[in-house]
Amino acid sequence: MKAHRWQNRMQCGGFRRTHPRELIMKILKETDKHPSAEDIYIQALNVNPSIGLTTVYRTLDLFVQIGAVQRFDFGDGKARYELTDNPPEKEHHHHLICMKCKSIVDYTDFMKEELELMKKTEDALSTQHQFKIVHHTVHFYGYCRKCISPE
Amino acid sequence: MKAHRWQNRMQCGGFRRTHPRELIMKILKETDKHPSAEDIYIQALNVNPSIGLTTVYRTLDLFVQIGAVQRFDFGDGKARYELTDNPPEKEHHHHLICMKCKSIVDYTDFMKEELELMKKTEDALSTQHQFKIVHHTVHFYGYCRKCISPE
DNA sequence: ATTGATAATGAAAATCATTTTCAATAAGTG
DNA sequence: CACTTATTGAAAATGATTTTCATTATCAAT
Ligand SMILES: [Mn+2]
Ligand SMILES: [Mn+2]
Ligand SMILES: [Zn+2]
Ligand SMILES: [Zn+2]
Repeated sequence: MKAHRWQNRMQCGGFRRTHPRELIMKILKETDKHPSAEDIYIQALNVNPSIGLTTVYRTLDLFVQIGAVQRFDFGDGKARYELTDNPPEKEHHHHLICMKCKSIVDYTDFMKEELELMKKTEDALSTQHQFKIVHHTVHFYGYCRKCISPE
Repeated sequence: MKAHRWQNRMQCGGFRRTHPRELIMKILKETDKHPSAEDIYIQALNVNPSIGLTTVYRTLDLFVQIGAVQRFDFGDGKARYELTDNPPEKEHHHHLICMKCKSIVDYTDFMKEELELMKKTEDALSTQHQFKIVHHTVHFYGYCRKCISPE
């Protein structure tokens, strides 16, 4: 997502540019993690102590709607969010999830082959199952290095 | 999962064979859907009107633990469950999720190629990222035929 | 810059799925 | 049958997310 693309989309949708929205976008831009709504809220409080958790939820919903943000369910009971294409050179990727410490790792190795197959599968599924596919997720669950050999 | 395997596993774990557990397993065996805990609870009520929703949750947790059942988060806010290998010839598979009507479709076409690549990727990730991978999920999100062309 | 229409906000209450608590019950064992 | 203890169900608690509603901020038009 280019630097200002989300602002265009906001405007096109008739949405207003507000301080909470700018702040939440900034927080998302500056992290390489997969924060929950509350994680983001806590960050935001440092800058704007009067921001509401409700606003964080609403803003994230909005960002998801306009395609600026992706929401993930990694299975720990809370939704997690990640800016689409941030930084710009980081494209679509898949995830490794540690079942013990709940850490989440992006990986981009092997993505070329994977995405090729995903694309092929999407096409095939579209015709075989009459499904119009919009996006996909691939999650590998297991144990991270720290959790395999703690010392 | 062979017809009686889960009972062995239960016994080995020192778990008791109870009416609620038998009933919930039966319900899971007889569906080809991906029911939530409450879906299962409602089914169970027809047979045993005194069963508790709490028991359904606990039993599902147990089944997940012994590997008889898989839990999925498809993004609609509630966990969904599916018996492992049911029917026996249905092996590991991936999912199509309709973003409008929330219907979930198993697909097994193309699984050979997919699983081959997944296996390869798992191996590579294990070494590159020092991750011990236990399982994976692949979800395609989109719109089903009904939701594309309603009449 | 001022105004006005209304989109957005924050606090509190509500909702929804899931978990915890605890006293009563039922399963397995001898 | 009698005993031990895992399991159950009801009610209460929890935790994430949503709804409600009165107040505030944004933006386009003056
Ligand atoms: Mn990511
Ligand atoms: Mn399935
Ligand atoms: Zn870990
Ligand atoms: Zn549909």
